[in-house]
Amino acid sequence: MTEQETRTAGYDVAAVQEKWRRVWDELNPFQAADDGSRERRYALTMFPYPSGDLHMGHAEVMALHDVIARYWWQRGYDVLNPIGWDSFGLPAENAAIRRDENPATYTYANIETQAESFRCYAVSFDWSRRLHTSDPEYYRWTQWLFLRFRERGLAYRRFSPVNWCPNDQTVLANEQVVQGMCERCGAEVTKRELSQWYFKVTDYAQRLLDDMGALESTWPERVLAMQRNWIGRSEGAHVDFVVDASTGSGQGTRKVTVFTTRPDTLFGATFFVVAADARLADELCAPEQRAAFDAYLAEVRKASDIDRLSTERPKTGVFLGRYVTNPVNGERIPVWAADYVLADYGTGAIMAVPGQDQRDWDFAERFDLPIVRTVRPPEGWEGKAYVGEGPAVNSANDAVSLDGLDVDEAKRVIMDYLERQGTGTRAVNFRLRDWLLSRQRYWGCPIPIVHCPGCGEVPVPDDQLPVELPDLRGADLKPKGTSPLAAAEEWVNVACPSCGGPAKRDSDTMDTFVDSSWYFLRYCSPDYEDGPFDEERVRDWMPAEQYVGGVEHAILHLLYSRFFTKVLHDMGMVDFVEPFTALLNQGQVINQGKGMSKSLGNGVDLGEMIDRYGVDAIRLTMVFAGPPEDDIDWADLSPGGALRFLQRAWRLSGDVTSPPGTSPGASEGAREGAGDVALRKVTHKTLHEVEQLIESHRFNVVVARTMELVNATRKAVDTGCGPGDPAVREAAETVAILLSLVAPYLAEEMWARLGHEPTVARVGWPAVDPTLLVEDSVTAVVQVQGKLRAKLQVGPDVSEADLQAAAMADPHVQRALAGSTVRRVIVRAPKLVNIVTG
RNA sequence: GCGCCCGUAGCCCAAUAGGCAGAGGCACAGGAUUUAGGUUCCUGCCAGUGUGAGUUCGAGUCUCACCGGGCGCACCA
Repeated sequence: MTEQETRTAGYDVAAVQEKWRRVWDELNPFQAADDGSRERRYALTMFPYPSGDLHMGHAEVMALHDVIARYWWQRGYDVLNPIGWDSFGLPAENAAIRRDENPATYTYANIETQAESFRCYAVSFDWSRRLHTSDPEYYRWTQWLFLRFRERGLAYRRFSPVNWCPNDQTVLANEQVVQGMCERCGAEVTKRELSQWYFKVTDYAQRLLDDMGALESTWPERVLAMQRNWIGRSEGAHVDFVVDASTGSGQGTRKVTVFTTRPDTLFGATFFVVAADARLADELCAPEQRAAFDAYLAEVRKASDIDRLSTERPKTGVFLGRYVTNPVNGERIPVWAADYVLADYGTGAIMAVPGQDQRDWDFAERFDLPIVRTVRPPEGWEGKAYVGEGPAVNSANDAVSLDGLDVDEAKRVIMDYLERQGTGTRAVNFRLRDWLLSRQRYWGCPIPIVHCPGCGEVPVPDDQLPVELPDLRGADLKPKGTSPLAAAEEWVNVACPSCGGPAKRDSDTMDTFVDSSWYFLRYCSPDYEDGPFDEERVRDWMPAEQYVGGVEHAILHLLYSRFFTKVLHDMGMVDFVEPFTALLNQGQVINQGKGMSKSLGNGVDLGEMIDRYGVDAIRLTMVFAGPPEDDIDWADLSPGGALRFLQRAWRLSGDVTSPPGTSPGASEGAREGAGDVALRKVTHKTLHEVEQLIESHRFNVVVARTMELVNATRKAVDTGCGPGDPAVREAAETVAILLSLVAPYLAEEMWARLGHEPTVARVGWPAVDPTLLVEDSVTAVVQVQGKLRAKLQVGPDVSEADLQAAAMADPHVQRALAGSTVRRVIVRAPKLVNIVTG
């Protein structure tokens, strides 16, 4: 092959990948030293779920994440970049039922496939720390944490209505119900009454909210907004209403409490509504209304959440035959049950103020209930309920008057009054509910509790952990509405750890989000046997400096992980309260404007793409596509173009004729002041800019700058200083280092052709020579009335006076100024002069 | 309904602290190289920044309204 042919043929992508993988396996360049010799940085990416092989989404997130991790390595940090698998979960279980095997078979086979793909994809993971949440060595500690949470009163069991997915045959957390549907399978979620385990995340609602302040500039605004929304803090009051004794059960007075954000409207509360499906409704129902109530409740139960969520639906309800007394005006107001009031928000009961709330207005209209306005609507108000600002009206009794006060004042006055009277208190309410963690499925972490007829709930002693899953397979795993574990007689029947008598294990497993709420801590000491993690190692590495992953976890995984971290902080196990200092949400990879899906037939196979273009070109395509947080449409991209660019870069490494070590940047053997200055300036400017671009996550621009450097070097070789100039070597070596962040195989190949030993990934970031960043001259723009009239070449440190003088003297400017008087001159040396005429 | 984000060439995207709208790429066209295709090299092509106002010496960038697109929440009292 002649040299000409070599140049045009390009490099053999597959052979290069094969070659360097072996070398890297040998060198193991990305294992964290973890010895304190260098500053530590923790680069974390959301660990994958092992379903099938990697797809385009993985390719994108890993390409982006790896730019950061590899950059940190080059900058000389000790980087922790671990990988593991979130390996419990339903898909493996469903596959096992179909294949008549244990879910572990499918799970661990997929993990091997994905691990192999990650290696091929050349992500700079530290493979020595690999973990799987379904390993007993891991879930032992998930169980241990559960028991510690329980000891602190943060894990408890409660019998109450829960979300039930009829398809997956298990309960779901609120966070897993999206628009009334199961987040996983899309089935309509129904309600069931079950005894289930919960984490008391509500105890941390305020702190989850408050600590977001520290994340303000480093987390995406929308994720913070979503979490705030989800936590849903509202300030208001609890107000007590006394149940009318004349119709009551006779013994003493009973109070019912409501939560309201508008205590100022209390004088307008003309009726009272209890959530139909709340126990309170049942308790308050008078005997003569029992039949009507039961019939109504049956109707409500039939309606799905989807129907209930529709605000268009006419209001329904039933009178309970009971009255309560409005604490401020002594009015007896009727108690209704309705489904527009939610059983699990606030107290499950509201004071209805139709004058100031549209829902209450609709209900009042429907059932002909009285309406009293307590805020005067503006002149010409045509609407119904008025929720805006205005003076209070109709709001006075013998002891207190709100009339004339604005909403905030009225709230303050009425609350002072209620608190004096002992009929109400200021209160904060959250939308956030406790996290339901039980699941009636097999392939999850067993709950380490034994139910004993004598002793009740008994925790499995720490030294008996883990409670391992029994080996069930195939039909034994079929969902039956109770956990498959309940039917595993040998497993479920145990001696009570407390009294030794016959008892049964808790047969539910934990939500897989429990597993993933602490995995990032385990990475710091994955083989630690005296606890979930080595606290010292965690102090060294955590919080994770950069977390990269999809926005789909904005309020699931991320909220739960924040909660876990705060609990561990309170337990004294970690010294920080937020686990992830910065968060980057990559966009989705779509195709032709739509998400890839089997039904649309627009899926793109990652393996095929890699076969065709190679790993480097795919990674480069992902990184170059656009800002990392934007969706990228595969149809808009050109992996072929990426490959062509890589070949251009590669050819540079073959063109360099100077020997290794002669780059002007190299400290030894380099001659001071050698090398084409123009090219050196491009090289150093590129390096300098790239540093800033990576810090601000503008990776697409990093690629663009690298392309410019390649173009400039090409020009220097062909028509400039020639291939032997030291500046050309410096430029080519810089290109290799820049590309080591994105295209590791090609970069390594270039590095070798430039006469160096592997690995380019760890050679270190070149020092930028500040003298090369200074321009000899800059272009100053001269505007007259904002219009461009002249361009001047001036020194970068030209004085304002000199620049102004030069501008005024320019013939083009003179012409533009002819006949007019200069009123003002704005000088922004060295870039601009703007002359304003009168 | 409430809240947030985004509109720059045919397409994807750049443009510190408001200061020459175009860095990079895709596509397309022409030329050179090539037996041809492909490759490679060179050249060209195209917008005045969704619309309208405002602030300013100066606005893609700041403010307001509207149009268009996307996302989140939504009977949460």
